[in-house]
Amino acid sequence: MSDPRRQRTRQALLDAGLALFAELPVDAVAIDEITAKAGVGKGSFYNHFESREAFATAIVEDIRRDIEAQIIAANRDVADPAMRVARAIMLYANYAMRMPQQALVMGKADLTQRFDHELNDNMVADIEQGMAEKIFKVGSIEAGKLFLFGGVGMLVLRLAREKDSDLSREICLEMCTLFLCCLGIARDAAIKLAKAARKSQLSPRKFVTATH
Amino acid sequence: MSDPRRQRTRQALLDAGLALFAELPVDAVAIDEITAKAGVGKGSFYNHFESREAFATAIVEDIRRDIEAQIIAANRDVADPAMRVARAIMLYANYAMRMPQQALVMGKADLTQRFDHELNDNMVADIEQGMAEKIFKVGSIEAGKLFLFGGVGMLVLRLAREKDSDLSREICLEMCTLFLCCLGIARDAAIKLAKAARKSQLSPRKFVTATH
DNA sequence: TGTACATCAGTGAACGCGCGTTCACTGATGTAC
DNA sequence: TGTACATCAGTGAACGCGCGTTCACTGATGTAC
Repeated sequence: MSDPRRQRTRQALLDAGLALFAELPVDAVAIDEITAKAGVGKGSFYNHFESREAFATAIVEDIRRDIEAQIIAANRDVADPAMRVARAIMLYANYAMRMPQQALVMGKADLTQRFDHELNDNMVADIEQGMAEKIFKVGSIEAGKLFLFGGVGMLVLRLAREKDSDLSREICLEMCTLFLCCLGIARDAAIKLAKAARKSQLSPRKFVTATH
Repeated sequence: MSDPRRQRTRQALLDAGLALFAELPVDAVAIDEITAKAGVGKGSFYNHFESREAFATAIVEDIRRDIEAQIIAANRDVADPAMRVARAIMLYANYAMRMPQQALVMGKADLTQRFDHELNDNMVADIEQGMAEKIFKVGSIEAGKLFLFGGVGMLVLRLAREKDSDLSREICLEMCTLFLCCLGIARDAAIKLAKAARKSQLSPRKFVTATH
């Protein structure tokens, strides 16, 4: 029942898939390549995943859930909508720096699906809350969502490829600042919020989510 | 030499490719489908295009050149960087509303290539100009580029699918406003610029670029 | 203008590769006694 | 603890479909005289 081989094989496949999907267009990755990289027989693939598509979805969903859990945990005790948004952006960006493969996979994931994630729902709720509290000043939430999801999507792709981590940190701070400016926060206040959000990332992590 | 069949066949293939690439993931479009939709024999495809890839590139490049030419023409006599940026965004958005298929193709085009287009170079130059003139206030141009290309990419995908054109116009205006706010323009001034830029789209077009 | 010829676009059958998926078999792991 | 058995993960050869690409042939178009 708890055959350890099963977990090992499954994880080897997921690891290989992550590496390949990060490097190549999703459709360009053959199952032969995945099983070869994982060091398992081709047939094993179908012991674990129903199809290529299900496999890709499993990888993306694992990552998404991981990030979502981290953001929820990080914002657990934060009430200010501006700070919540800032922390969410900085956390996602930080994750992308630490986990470039995961970031590339997320960044390449189907754009049209970006609107449907709970992760997004949380951020949208924060923005709506900020609008209700008059902290944010925007005409409608729709354009803000497009900027946020588009901009952050580009950001994680950019960070995943950037070797200069000082430059990366700089870009993250500015992205966070710009988005808060978008929402009507004054630039000085936005910079302060972004820096505070970044600082919170540096403190020891309370929650380490397991990949396996 | 000027065999009219050649042009007709080529255009039929491009039209069919556009419709299919707009509807499906690029890799999911078979050459059989393209030639069937175009109403030509399968072999004709290779009389006109070296390969599948070359075909897809030709379609994307045609669209990109079209938009680029329109933006350059629209900004020919405009000096103010903020206005140039606003007009470029509004024009692209307007194009997406009028030409949803083209917008979908552009929106889905390889994200990692978005940085390498001349189209982008022009907008980046405008932003740098605005920074030099102290009209824009941002820490660095990098984050602005990410928001711009990411946000506008999401915008055109959104517009291409939105049937309600009043809502579309609303979203465009707000996107343009938010981006100008990002760059440090006060919200009231940003709204005025965006509205002025939109108005300029409505005047009779001087340059109608041919698709064929 | 009419005719004969050259050129080249169009055609679709045929080829062959790559790859997703299946399956019969092997052997490792867990369990009952 | 030891043995016999059941279960199920692992394996890779084999299958077959889909699709990109080729090619020999047809016939339309343009041109020379």
